[in-house]
Amino acid sequence: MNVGNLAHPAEEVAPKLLGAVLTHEAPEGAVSITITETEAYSGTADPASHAYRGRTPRNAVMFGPAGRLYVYRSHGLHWCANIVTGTDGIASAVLVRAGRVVEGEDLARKRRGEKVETPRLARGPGNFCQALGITAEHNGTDLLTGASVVLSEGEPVPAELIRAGPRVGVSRAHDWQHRFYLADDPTVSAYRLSPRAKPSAGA
DNA sequence: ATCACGATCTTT
DNA sequence: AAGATCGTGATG
Repeated sequence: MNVGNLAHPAEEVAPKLLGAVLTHEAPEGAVSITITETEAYSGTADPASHAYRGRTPRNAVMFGPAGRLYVYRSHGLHWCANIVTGTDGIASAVLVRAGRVVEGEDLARKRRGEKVETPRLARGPGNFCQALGITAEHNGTDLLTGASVVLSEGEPVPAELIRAGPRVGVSRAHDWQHRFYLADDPTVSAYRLSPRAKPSAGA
């Protein structure tokens, strides 16, 4: 995976990240997860993006160069990870929503809980981070220069398997078709309309 | 007060 | 099956 592939708007990069692999080398072992579901957040033009209201300490990484990891805490208990895309100075990122564990399944299960079924180990953005062992300390990590968390190219995904749909769980601009996932894949999270979702204009 | 979540509960 | 509830804490 090179920077050139990521140096485009999030909605363009998001479908191309399906099939890519995130690997975390932790002291207790390595876990690799193939991405099966993503969501694009377009920055200041996107009402659902953390960057909509401009740069803040939390979202600063989104404004930086492509290929870094933006990690934030969600609802107090979960971590969520984004892959920053686009141009340095312009906010744009792809939320990693789900994936298939392809290495270190034992460790992933240890982190998630012994009775979790295999397809659910990294199903949902919070679960994905827990399985991979991602926390705030990884915020800002450069995924392309061999740090502890690395993004690599995986098996190519057939274009006909890629689906697009409305985003999950967001209360604003939820109907933007910015969620991308693999058809009929058990590791993809279930679609859930936010209880607070309001109709909105947009693509 | 809000929230890019997830597990669990209640109601059809 | 679908919808409501709640835990949890950073954020602005």
